[in-house]
Parts: sequence; C-alpha cells; structure tokens
Amino acid sequence: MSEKIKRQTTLKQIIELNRIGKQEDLLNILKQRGFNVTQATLSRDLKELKIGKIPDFDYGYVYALPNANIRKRIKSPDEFSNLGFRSIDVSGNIAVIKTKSGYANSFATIIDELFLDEIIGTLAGNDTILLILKEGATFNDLKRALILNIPELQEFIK
Amino acid sequence: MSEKIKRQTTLKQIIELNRIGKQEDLLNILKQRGFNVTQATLSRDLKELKIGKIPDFDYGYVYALPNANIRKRIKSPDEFSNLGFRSIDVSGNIAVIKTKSGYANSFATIIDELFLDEIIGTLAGNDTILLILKEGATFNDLKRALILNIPELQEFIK
DNA sequence: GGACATAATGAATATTTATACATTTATGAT
DNA sequence: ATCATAAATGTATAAATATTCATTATGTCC
Repeated sequence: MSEKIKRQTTLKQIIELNRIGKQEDLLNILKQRGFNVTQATLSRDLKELKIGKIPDFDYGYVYALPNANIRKRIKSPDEFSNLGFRSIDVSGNIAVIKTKSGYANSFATIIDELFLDEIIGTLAGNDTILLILKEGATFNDLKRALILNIPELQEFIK
Repeated sequence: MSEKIKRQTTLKQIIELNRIGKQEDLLNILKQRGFNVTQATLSRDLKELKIGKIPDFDYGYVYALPNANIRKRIKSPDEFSNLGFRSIDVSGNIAVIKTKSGYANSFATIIDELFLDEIIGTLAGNDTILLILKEGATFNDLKRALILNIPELQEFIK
C-alpha cells in the first residue's frame, strides 16, 4: 500500500475516533504515527477524502467523514475479502469490472453504497459490472476513489 | 418571526438549492433578499444552524446542511409509486435513470414503448436504467422528450 | 417609563485552511 | 535505459472564516 494511501487510511481512522478541530492537531497525531507531512498535504488529503468540517454541539467545529464512509465502516472488514474482483477497464465514460461468476451484483451493491461522486450509475450482470462515469471524471479519478474506499483493491488495480 | 430566524430560514433555503463555496457569496445573496448583515453574523448563523462545508467533486468546497435537514427534503416514498422514478443523470451519450429497487424494468419498458428518436437503446437492471442516446442528441433533448410523454416527471427533472 | 439582563451585531483581527508555484518523485511508453 | 507525463509534496501566501471586544438592540420586571 502506498504511503499516501496508508496515511489517508490512518487519517480516516483518526477522524472517526476523535473530535478534532484543526489541521494542526491532526498533523501532530499523524506525526506520532510516523507520518511526517505538512499542513498543505493534509489539506489535500482531507479534500480527497471528502472530509468536511461541521459544527459540533460541545466543541466548535470538528472534522467528519462523509456519509458514504461512515456507512461503509459498519460492514464487516472481511466483507471485501471475497468480492470476487477480477479486473477493471475503461472505455470512454464507461468502466467495466469483471468479477467471478455470480459476484457482479453484490460487488455492484457495495460500490453503489459508496455513493462515489465519480459514478452516476452502475449496472450488474452475472460477472460484469458497468460503471457510468460522471462527465469529467477520469479513469484515474475512479480508481483512486475505489481504492480509497476499498483498500483491498489496491493490489489488483494499477 | 424575528429577523434572525427569517434570515436563518432563508439561509437554509439558499444552501439547500445552491452550491456555494464562501460566505461572501452567501452575503451577496442575502443582501439581494434584503438581509444586510456582516460576515461575522453569517459565520455565527452557520454555526448555529450546524451548516458545514464539505468537498464537492466539481466545485472545491460547498456548504451543506446537516444530514437531519437534508433528509427532510426527500419526497415521501409513495410519491410516484407508479413509476418508481428517482433521478436522471447524463454522461456523454449515456443517461442513467435511477428507480426504486425493482422498478427499473417496468419503467424502461414504458420508455421503450415511447419509441423516442433520442434514444437508440435501453438497458435495465434492478434499480438502474441506461439510455443510450442517439448521436447528436443532448441531455436537454432527452429531458424534453421524456417530460412531453410522461408529464409526471416534470417536477423531478430540472 | 427606567434599570437590568441578555441577545444580536459590527469592526477589527487572529486563526485556520486552501492554493499557486516550484520541486521532487513516481509511472509509463518507446 | 531514457525521455516524457503525471502525481505527490513542500514553501510561502492568499483566501476564508471564527472569534474577541465593544456597541447596540431587545426584552422583562418593577
């Protein structure tokens, strides 16, 4: 897993478990965990992860994960171990994911529930999923978003 | 209703209907509507209303209502039980219609039978329909045709 | 009405955060 | 490998926003 992905995964954990109000605090925690980056990088990470800042009753403002991610962490961690993922390719604004026979639907459901901005719709057959990309979204955007949300895919996507 | 409540109500409306990235823009819109306040007051309003700022795909960051408020504006489930229509989006030459679970097929059949010039084919899954647009047909062409034939859709397509 | 308390607001400022620019590092293609 | 391209990051700074402090409005109790 690339350093960036590791850091962003850690970041999600931190924000999930704490109420943090400024990037400076996040930086310190990251530092404790061995990630030495600057505020600028952190700011970019937060943007990529779609982490927002919302008013909190007790504290002023705190960082919060987007709904999609919050939902995702309810799922059992090993749910992804048997996704049946085979490959992903893209042509124009359509991405095609191949899965093991019969796995397309369940995999597509998982993707649906991520509510990714990059995807405007999915369609699953038996072992094939079509992802219709949003206008302007690139293959790389999609891949990054998928890996961000399903880190297990990292090794299968290049 | 006190001036403050009026202003905050207006504020929620504005944020619900627009993608706005900074308080300055909000201030201008408020001004147009007769509310003359400063950025400081606006900042306090946003905090009271628990309005946060979240990353958006196209724009950088946009203000967003807390989840509780967002859910309110979702139409009652039975609103168009006859069709199950949820939303329509387009990317390139493909339009994607989302329906309630299980409704895609019947809705697609209805569309098929309209024999619209703008559509060269449809494909339905469980809750998603793909419409392949004819070369040269725009999203607006499609929307116009759909509304013309299924007036009930009028209010859900903008 | 006047006196007191509380809420609302503005002006100025400190804090926080995004981003332009430059540089380095990784990734692909031939 | 070598070149070309894109991605990742740091530095410095601009942009955006929360807050401090002072002032004005809005009650409410007598």
